[in-house]
Amino acid sequence: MSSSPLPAPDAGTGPAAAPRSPDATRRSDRSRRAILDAALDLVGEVGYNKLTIEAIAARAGVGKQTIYRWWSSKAAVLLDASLALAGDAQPEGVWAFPDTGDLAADLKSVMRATVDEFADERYAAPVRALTAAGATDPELGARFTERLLEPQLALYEDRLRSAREAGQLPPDTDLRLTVEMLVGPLTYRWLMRTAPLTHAYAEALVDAVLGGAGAGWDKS
Amino acid sequence: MSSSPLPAPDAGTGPAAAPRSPDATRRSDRSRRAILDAALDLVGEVGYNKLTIEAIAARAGVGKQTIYRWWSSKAAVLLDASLALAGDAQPEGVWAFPDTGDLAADLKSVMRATVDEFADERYAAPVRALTAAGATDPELGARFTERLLEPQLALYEDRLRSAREAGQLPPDTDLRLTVEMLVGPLTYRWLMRTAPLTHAYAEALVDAVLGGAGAGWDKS
Amino acid sequence: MSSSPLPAPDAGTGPAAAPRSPDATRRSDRSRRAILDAALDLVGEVGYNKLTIEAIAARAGVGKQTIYRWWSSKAAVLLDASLALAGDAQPEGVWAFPDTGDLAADLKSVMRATVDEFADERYAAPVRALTAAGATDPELGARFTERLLEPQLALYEDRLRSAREAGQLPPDTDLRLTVEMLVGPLTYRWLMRTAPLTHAYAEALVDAVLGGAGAGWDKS
Amino acid sequence: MSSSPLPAPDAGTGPAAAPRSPDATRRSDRSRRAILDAALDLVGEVGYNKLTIEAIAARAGVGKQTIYRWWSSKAAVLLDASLALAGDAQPEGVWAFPDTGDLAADLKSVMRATVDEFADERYAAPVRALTAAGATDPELGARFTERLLEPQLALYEDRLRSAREAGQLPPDTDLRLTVEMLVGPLTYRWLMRTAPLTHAYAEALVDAVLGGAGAGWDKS
DNA sequence: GGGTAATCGAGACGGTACGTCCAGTCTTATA
DNA sequence: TATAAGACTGGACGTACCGTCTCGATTACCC
Repeated sequence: MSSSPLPAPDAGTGPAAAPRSPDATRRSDRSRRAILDAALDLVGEVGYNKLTIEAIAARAGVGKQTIYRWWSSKAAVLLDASLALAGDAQPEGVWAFPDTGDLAADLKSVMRATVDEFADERYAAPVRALTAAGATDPELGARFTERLLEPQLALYEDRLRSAREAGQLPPDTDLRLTVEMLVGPLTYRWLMRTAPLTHAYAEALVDAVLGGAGAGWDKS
Repeated sequence: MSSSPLPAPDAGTGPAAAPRSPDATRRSDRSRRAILDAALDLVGEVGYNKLTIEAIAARAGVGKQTIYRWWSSKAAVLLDASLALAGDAQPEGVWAFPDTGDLAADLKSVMRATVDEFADERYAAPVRALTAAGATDPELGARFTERLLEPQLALYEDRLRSAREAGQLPPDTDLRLTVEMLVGPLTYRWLMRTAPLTHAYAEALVDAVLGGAGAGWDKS
Repeated sequence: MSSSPLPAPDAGTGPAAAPRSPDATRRSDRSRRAILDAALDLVGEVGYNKLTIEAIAARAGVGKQTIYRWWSSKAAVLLDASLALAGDAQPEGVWAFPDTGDLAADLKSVMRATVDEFADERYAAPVRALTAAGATDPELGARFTERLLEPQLALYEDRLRSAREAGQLPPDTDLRLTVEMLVGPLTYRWLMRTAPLTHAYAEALVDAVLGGAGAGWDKS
Repeated sequence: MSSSPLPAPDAGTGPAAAPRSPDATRRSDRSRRAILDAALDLVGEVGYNKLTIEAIAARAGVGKQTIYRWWSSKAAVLLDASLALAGDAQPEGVWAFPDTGDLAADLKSVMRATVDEFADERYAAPVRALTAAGATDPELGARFTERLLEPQLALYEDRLRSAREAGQLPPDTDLRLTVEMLVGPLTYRWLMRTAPLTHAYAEALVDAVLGGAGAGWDKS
């Protein structure tokens, strides 16, 4: 866990505007990883609301200052931890969206995987926490969106674009809108817990988006 | 503001399972309203994260215990405050979904109004806060969903059902799925702030859902 | 326990100067006794510092207001409770100091009894508490001294006066001073716990005081 | 004020048996002195009963936790404050009891000074408060007795011993008893306020005690 | 014997302080 | 100079009681 060595320290999430930014070259990678791991463990154990910087420091065997030096809030720590987690899962950089030529199948495959991820609290807890925190804290939200969300949306968009170019979608298709029609309802159910999140749901959603709710009905 | 007199006290949000529940018949309506109003004011002024029970009590001119007696957390207060706010806006019970016979127009009208509500921070701040808090606290989330969200979704569903019965939608249309395809992307943009939330977006979304992204395209 | 029926309500201890004094003739003797008993029980169980009006009310099965109506503080309640306790022990009014003609023997007898009382926490706890509270609260202290202490000192003084008149003490003996030389050291040990309080100590004290007081007399 | 640098932290007064004791070597002497001074000032201003930890912290410009870290109660703070006060008055260690050869004169001189101290509320208020608190809280009482009271009693005892060795007191004189006959009545009047505390009273008391104790001796 | 005025049990109320937890800053000593 | 450790100021937490204030339900006196 906790992969790519020593990214730039927390650039922008915090309001702090550090009085004098620390020297990143002397940063202890050992501590950094320990902090990230501790944060992930703890958010799973006690939940985001009861997650404290002190507990992270204690669990990581690290001074509090070492956390404050490099991150501006527990949310920022958790964001980096989630990025590290995602990075570990896909070490060769960015994740590859399948492209078998069958758009519906590819989307279903990816969305089924997403459903599974959401069901795994180990992965879902920090993301849910970040989503919630980001909703309330615009600064964090922007960073979360930019670093975690957008890269994934872009993959969807790329796949849809390739489908549009292949003539599998109308040329005037609003790609962004379509992505959100896929991702929005899924995320909605996950966050709001209005109903269980299943593979069947994901597949029905893909079918509905690609087919259209009233598609061809009015026409006839 | 703060309408319907003395609903049952916080039934279920709190984990406390009160040692000895207070006597609701002797509850001070004056204090209850003051607390709800103060909570709404403050969440608008300082945001949810910096909202404190102490500040609410001070602003309302109330002892802290009077808040803890009737609510289990600041989130629970805010939920009741939002319900009161919604109740005041629509005193004659539940809001009426327009039904002009033109489904697309009706949906667009409602969703444009929703976009406007989301843009009004006075209304949006507490809802955003509750959504976030509910994502992290399942108990609160359930209550939030049940009391605020579901009633609204039901209205959408009713309207779609009436459309389906009128033959404007295919008879096998999954109403729930369709509702989520409308509400999900809108909520997603609002929460994640991935892109600005406009009337045009709402209308495009309605068209896409009713028409289908690739509707008729593949077919031909 | 809790004897003489319905004495005047708290005359003087409190700063309250009641807005409108209650009608003592309608006072519930049942409640009064229950309160006094509860206070004594509780002070024995939890100590004076953790004794609360609410606990007394709950234990006595009485509304808080019923206590506040008749007493001005927990100390005032405890003072009445102690008076009732003392009154019960000596129902026929004031206690009789022995007068066998042998001053030393009489004093030793009384002081041995006092040592025993001090050793009985049932009796000692409230008195110790009142002594302590009175030291800090002059108003209460005055009342405590006047109602509990002085009557006892007067008995000592009377006995010494009778001895002086019988020629067993020098005619210029300062009675008050002598009383305090007897009672002071005993109380000192009891309060300060500098050393154990024994019968032997009490007797040695009497001998030392009388040896001093009669010294010049014997000589001539 | 607030002299000797960094004595051991509150060893024994509290029931807490600290979960993990703080590192006394890193203690802030600045804060410690500020707390002690604030406590003394406040006890003089509002009295012991209305003295609060919060007020001490506020007056001292200190976090509450800093008080709770080093003391177990307001009484413990006040005890240290009194010790510091006493230590400041007599920096060269322990106070010297006069020994002019004239025992009665020496005792009178000291007891007159004690009467004056008791009359000075600046000094008397905390001592009175501690005496009262100690009467109710045995643990505190023991500490109070050991640290403040006994050292003074020992001085009396030493002076009396020297007098006994000089043949000014009978060789079988009970020194401890004699000390208590001097100190007990004085303290009794001071605590109980049964009568005014004057120089004349102190002198009469010394005469009475010495007249008694030395009576049979002088004769021969 | 019904009217009425007070006390009574109960407990909600506006407050104050409690003792605890953590945030974020600062200091000290290692390495 | 970055670190582990942890004391510091400060602020909010949730709880316990304070003393006051309604509420019916007795209860005792007066008409």
